[in-house]
Formats: sequence, C-alpha cells, structure tokens
Amino acid sequence: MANEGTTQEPRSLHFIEEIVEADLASGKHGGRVLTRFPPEPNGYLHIGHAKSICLNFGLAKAYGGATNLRFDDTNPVKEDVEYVDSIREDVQWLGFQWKGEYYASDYFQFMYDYAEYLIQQGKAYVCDLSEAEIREYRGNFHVPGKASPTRDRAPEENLDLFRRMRAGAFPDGSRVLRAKIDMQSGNMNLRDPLMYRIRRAHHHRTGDTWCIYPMYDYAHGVSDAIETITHSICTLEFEDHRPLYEWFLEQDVDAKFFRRPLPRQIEFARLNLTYTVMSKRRLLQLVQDGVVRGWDDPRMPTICGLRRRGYTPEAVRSFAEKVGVAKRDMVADVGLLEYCIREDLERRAPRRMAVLHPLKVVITNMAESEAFEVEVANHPDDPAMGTRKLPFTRELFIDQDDFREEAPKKWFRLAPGAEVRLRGAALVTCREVVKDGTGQVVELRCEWDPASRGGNVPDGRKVKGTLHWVSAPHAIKAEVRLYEALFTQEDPMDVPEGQDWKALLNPRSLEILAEARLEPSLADAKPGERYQFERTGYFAVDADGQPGLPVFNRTVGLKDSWAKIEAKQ
RNA sequence: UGGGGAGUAGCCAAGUGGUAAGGCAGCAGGUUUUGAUCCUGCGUACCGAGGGUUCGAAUCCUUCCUCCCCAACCA
Repeated sequence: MANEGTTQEPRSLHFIEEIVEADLASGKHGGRVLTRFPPEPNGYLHIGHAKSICLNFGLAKAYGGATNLRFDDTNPVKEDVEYVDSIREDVQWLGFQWKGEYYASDYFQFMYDYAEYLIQQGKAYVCDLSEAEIREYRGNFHVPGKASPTRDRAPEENLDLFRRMRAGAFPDGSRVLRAKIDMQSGNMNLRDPLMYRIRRAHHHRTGDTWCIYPMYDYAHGVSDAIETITHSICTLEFEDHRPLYEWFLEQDVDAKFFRRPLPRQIEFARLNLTYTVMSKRRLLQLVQDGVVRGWDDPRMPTICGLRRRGYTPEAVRSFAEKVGVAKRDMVADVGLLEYCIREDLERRAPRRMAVLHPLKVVITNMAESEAFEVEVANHPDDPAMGTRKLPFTRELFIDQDDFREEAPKKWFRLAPGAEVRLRGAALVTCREVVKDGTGQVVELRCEWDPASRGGNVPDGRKVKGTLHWVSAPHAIKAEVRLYEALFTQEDPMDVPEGQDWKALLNPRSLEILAEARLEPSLADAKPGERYQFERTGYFAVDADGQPGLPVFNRTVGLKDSWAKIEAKQ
C-alpha cells in the first residue's frame, strides 16, 4: 500500500517542552530532566493539580527523566499528615510514580545553614519591626519602601540574633530574618522579603525542634536546588517571584551549597473549569458548610471526588493533555472533561440494563410460564467482553421517560398503539394505559410478538425505538445518585454585587433515586466498578451500598440527541 | 500613575515573515437491536485596535486598548 505507515502528525510542542528540548540539545543539564510536584499538605488535590501532576510527571517521563514528590511543609499551622496520605494516593491513582519522596522540612537544617551564610555575606538581616511596621515600611505600588532601622546591622550581630531566634530567645512575631535586596524595587517581592518567621507550632514531621520556619520563596528554590531539579514548573502567579527564586540561589557565590546549573522556574496557566470552583478556600467552605458530603463528594472537582464519581485516571490524563499548556489565563469547558470520560468508558464499560424511574409493563399475551432468557452482549462492539443472560417475563419495568401518552413529533419510543423493541428481547406494542385515581400512569398493558424473540423484526417492519428494561420479579432494587454541576453560573467566582455566592449553588446538583431497578447480574457489583446503563449513562458503584441495596453514582450521562430535538420543538 | 504577564472561532490551542493545524462544543447527513458509539461534511477566525517596515506580517517595529497577577510573618 502506498500510504503505508501513515505518518501521524506529531503533536506540536508546548512552550515548556520546547524549553526542555532546547536544554537537552545544549546539554545544559547533561541530558537530565528532573521535575517535582510540590503540594502543600494543607488540602486535597483537585483537577487543577491533576493538570500540574500530568505536566510534571508527563514531561519527565517523555524525556527519560523523573519526578520527585515534595511536600512543601513550611507552615506548620496549616499543614497536616491527613493530607499527605491523600496526596500520595491521588498521585498514584493518576498513574504516576515518583522518584524521591521529600519534604521541605527535610531541608530545614540545610536552609538554616544557608541562611547563616547569607547573613555572613551581608545578604540577610534580622529585622525587629512588627508585622504592621514591616507592611508600612514596604510601601506600595506607588510609594517606594524605606529601609528597616535594622537593615544595616552588622553581620555578626545578625548572626547572633538569628541564632537566638532559633534557640527560642524571642517571642513569636517579634523578629524576622529578611533578605537584603531592594526596598525601592517595583517588584514588591524584592523589597527585602521575609525568609524566616518565629512560630512556636508543632510541625507534623519535625515536631518541636524548630521555632523558626522558612518562607515559601526562600524554601522553594533552595529545595529545588538541593534535589537538583532541572525544571521547576509552577503557575502564573509566581511569575514575579522568579527574580527572587533566582536571587536566593545566586547568592551561593562560592557554589558551596548548590550544584550547577541551577534549576529554572517556568510558569504556566493554571486550570479553571466552567461551573466549578477550584480555590482551596471555596472548596473547604463547601465541605464545612455541608453543601457537599465531604472532600470526596462526587460533585467535587477533587481527585478523590472524581474517582468516586467514576472517572478513570486515563480520562483525567486525556483531559490534561487536551486542555494544553500555555501562559494564557484559561477556563476549560467542563464539557471537555465529560467528553474525555465518555470516550474512555465507551470502550471499557460493560453494558447493563437499569431502569431509573420504573413503570410497570404487563405483557398480556404471555403466560407466566412462557418466561424465557435472552442472551445479550456486554458490549456491542467488543465481543471479547462476552454475553450474559437476562430473564424476560410477563411483568417488566421500563423507564417512565420512555412512555408518552401523547407522542410528540419524531417520538419513537412507547405510546398508546406504538410498537418498540425491548433491547435484546422482543417487540412489544402498547395496547392499554392504566392510571391511578390521580390520573398518574401506573401500568402499561402490552402485547408482544412471539416471532420477535431476541428483538429481531420478523418481517422487516419499521421499529425505530429500542428501550432498556428489566424483568420485574427478577430486578434488584438500588439507589442511584444523579449529579449535576454544583453551580448554575459558568463562573461561580463572579458573584453579582451584594449577593451571596451561595445563591449560585445548583439546588439540583444531587438527585437521589431510591426506586431504581437493575438487572439481577448487578446484585454483587463491587465498589469502584463502572458500567454503562444502556441508554442512560455511565455509572460507578459507590462504597455506600449495603448488601441487597447497591448504590450507583452517575459518572456522566450519554449524549442525548432526543433532548436536543425536543428542546427545539 | 509601579512591577510582572497575556490577547488567534463559543471553549482550549498550533503557528516563530510566505499567505490561519487540531480538539471540544455546535450544525447537517449516513450507519446502528443503546435517539449511544462510529463515519462523512460544514467555520469568510477583519489573528485586541491603529500606524509603520516588507514584494509579502498573526508572526518584525511603534502607539494604544483590554484582561490577569503582585502591597500575608500563605503557598
């Protein structure tokens, strides 16, 4: 064949890949690529972190490198071991394995030593100003900062003071160590940033051995350099911290502390998703206020929430790949995320019959003794997934959505006098509609065509509609939870003047169906398993289920072109 | 009015001086025992705006506009 080996157009590189390739080509790091994922253990990871994880781990893997997992635990009052375990679990679940597992706190002594070195070089000083005074002296965008009265203190005195700070000689907040850079800088980060503060707090790893803790800007670059990270990838808001990142490392003028070349910080745009919030603060609020049932509520954009919802790591990775990497502030359409999980589950989820809102159907021309079994495929396009048997009996359930007493245009589901196929089983025609006292349709009396067993059309007559169904006496009961977006507004952070952000919450984000009826094979579905309920969507088994009453979470619905047609009518 | 970034179709995003990739969404058809999947086709993107350089500019220069981030002893 002439066209053999159709060359797949290689995806164009994003700017970080270009940087890495350039470094590889120049031999800057001797062919090494070492990235790091540096979460602060003060909350659960969300889909935004997933993008960063996929970037850091994916990049390293693509270029034969590795990635460290480093917990950025420099603020003991906010951090907790509870979070490190969940972070580890989530990264692994996403399918990534880190090379080293480190903690910024592992480097406290090193950082302390380097700080003493900076003091000795006259690059850092102990400042006695109060928190409010420091703020005042720092000035603002329009007013340059002014020097702290202690800015020119002699190195020996600074060293003595700093040692006493560490020894616990001073109360919390009474002094800080500051880098001596430029109080006039237009970049506020350079106006003598704090390096250490006194904080008598119990640290989840170092306990009470320290009463001074380093600040992010100082700790982060130093940690990167210690680990010999080559590319330190972070989000856009750290862009104007980069000069500081570089400054701290470059003060190692004698190269006594860090191996060269030094790591390079690179910033990319963080992920935002329509109809959801991503800030830790808001997420925490949702949990604390009981809007959701916890961090792993399937409506949460957290990794554990997505997992419980039924998302696969493959789908999340695919999403991260599709949204791309650039420097432009971006808001990804949540529809793309949904596309990714459908795409994945479409080929891997076994099909099952499940009736969400049961409506009884009696086959009037069938005796109870005539019940039979039909064999149906577990996947229409994948014979390797096998088949299973479904009991077909005189009494069935179909979904209420599949019957209309007055059929609209283009309706090819059930209606009085209409004929439909019950998937894999038979053709049935609705002969009678039974209502209760309130006019509610409670039962359909239908006739089946015995010649159509298996769902075949015996004479080629037109039967457009195919419905899912279950046998009433065999069906098992289940709880099914349907989810929608947590917010009704595309950008939930854009709260209208004078309104509470909670007014934007979607009151229908969770709908619990307690009366669903499933085919019997689902009786012993295990938590975590994913299925496609034919014609309705993809569902994952929740751990909340009890023996005899499984609970299913709808991961995402199937595309529904009928809904579109009807909406247009 | 300081510093740092960014502006290409509804949402992402390629493009790096030679005449605008791709994905999602949307629309129209086809196949189909899931109105699913799958397949096919469909977009005058005045490349934020104006000026300039050039045979030729989304790409270079220039002026302007808009949006985002920064004044925690948070990360």
